[in-house]
Amino acid sequence: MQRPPTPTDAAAARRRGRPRKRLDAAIMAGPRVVRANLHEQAAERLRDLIVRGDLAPGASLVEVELSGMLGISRTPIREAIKLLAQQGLVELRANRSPCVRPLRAAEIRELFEALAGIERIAAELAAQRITAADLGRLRALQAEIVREHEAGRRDSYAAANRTIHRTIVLAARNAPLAEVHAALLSRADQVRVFALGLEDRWEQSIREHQAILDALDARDPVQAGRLLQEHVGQTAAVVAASLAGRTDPASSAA
Amino acid sequence: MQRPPTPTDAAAARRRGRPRKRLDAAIMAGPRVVRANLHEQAAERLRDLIVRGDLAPGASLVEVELSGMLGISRTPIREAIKLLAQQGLVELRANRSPCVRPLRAAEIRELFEALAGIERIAAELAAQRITAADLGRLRALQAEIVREHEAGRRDSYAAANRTIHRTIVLAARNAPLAEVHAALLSRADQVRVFALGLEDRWEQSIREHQAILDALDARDPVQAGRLLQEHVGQTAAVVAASLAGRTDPASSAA
DNA sequence: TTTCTGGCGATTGCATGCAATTTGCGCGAA
DNA sequence: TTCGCGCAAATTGCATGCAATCGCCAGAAA
Repeated sequence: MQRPPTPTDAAAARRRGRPRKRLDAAIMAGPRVVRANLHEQAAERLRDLIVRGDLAPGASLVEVELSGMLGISRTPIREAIKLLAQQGLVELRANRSPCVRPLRAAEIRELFEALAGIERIAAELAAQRITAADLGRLRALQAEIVREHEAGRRDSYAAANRTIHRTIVLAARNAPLAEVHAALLSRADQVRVFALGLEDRWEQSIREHQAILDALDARDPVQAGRLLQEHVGQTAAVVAASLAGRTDPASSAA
Repeated sequence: MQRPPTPTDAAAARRRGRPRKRLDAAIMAGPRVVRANLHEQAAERLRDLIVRGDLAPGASLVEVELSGMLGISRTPIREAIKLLAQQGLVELRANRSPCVRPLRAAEIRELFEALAGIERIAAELAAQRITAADLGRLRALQAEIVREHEAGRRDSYAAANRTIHRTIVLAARNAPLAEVHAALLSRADQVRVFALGLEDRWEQSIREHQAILDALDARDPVQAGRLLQEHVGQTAAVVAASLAGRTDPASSAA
């Protein structure tokens, strides 16, 4: 009888499966993320499901369902949902199931406007602080994005694109700015999944990236900031146009 | 026998104390926040304690202690702490008590830098969208801040100052920007409590506010943005100078 | 036919129990 | 005296039980 793992099963498995008394060198050398708590793992998994569109905007998030789906109890699920709500991916409704934040036209406009502004600030700071290593990474990413564009690989293109923007923001060497950027970016990624016709802009987008890289290379804060803000603004315009075709402001999966 | 309320007492009281079946016009007209859940109330209360410095930076937040202090159980406390951690007011430590985020010099610099950048963006947008009502509110607040300065009332001055900044950001009519601003601002407020000598800058600060208001009134985005960013930068410099005198990067209450 | 009302099922919100992990401290050995 | 080891108390993290609340639907009244 195939049945989904219950929280109790999972708890027992977790307890049995961790005889780790001695943590030897091999474990120490491993990724440090394995120690992540259940609620963090749950948040990551849910964020992924939402951003990838597997959980459609407006879908209600029932605690016991997710609890069964992830094989953990309701408590860490609740904590994860609160986290995602704070990041704007989930909408809390008093005494009702929370839901994946619907895509409302006005909110999307504001979201990209805020993102563009924050990336401008980041670019201005990055232009002053960017290292040779950062620039090297950015050039490699730009080459990668060109390859993925030519191969027409939508997902890989999107991933590289995302990494370029993140790298620029991280080059600003400002942790609070990077955090707020990450929150807004995940929402923007969610929106992008439902936008069509973004591929039409790839070539133009690649040219804009190149100009931004040049400005960073030239250590020109004003130019880098201005170009990046306009670049995000262009993306926003295309996304908005794509989503404007929807009749329902809070629509479901494509 | 005086004893602190236990979660059970509080729960019983809450259940007994809500016979509200009919909600008449008077109740409907009241503040809608009374329906806030326990974890939200707890978060608000804790935020207040932290921002006001009653919970000193570095102080460890033990769940049962707070649970007893607020008269609720550990669950909503945990959720509130996760919320504040997301906002940067609390630092989570794996398998240890979370603590009030310590004040580290580098982080404070980054915090104000990010705040200045975000307020610049907000001011630029606000200059394009500000209404006559907004401007009226800002002028009233500016008058109030002058009064509080002349009276030497530190807390009232700080409150009015905070409201001015919030009003400008809200005038940008951008919800995501306002949210990230609120999170950074509460941390900045926490820092300010531990900074001395801010009063020396009051007169200069008032002049800067006036110039910013004039730029907003003139609907000049660039000027408003530039002035506000510089204004926050000045505040940051004073705060940093004040805190630089500390020997310990994570110090306790003044 | 439409609208209001009362009860029911579904679901959240909170409290609490239990196990694992960590830390602090005491004790013994060098 | 100091260092290391191990034990015990403290504390978190997760699971789960229970009650309150909400939305829905059936049924009655208009």
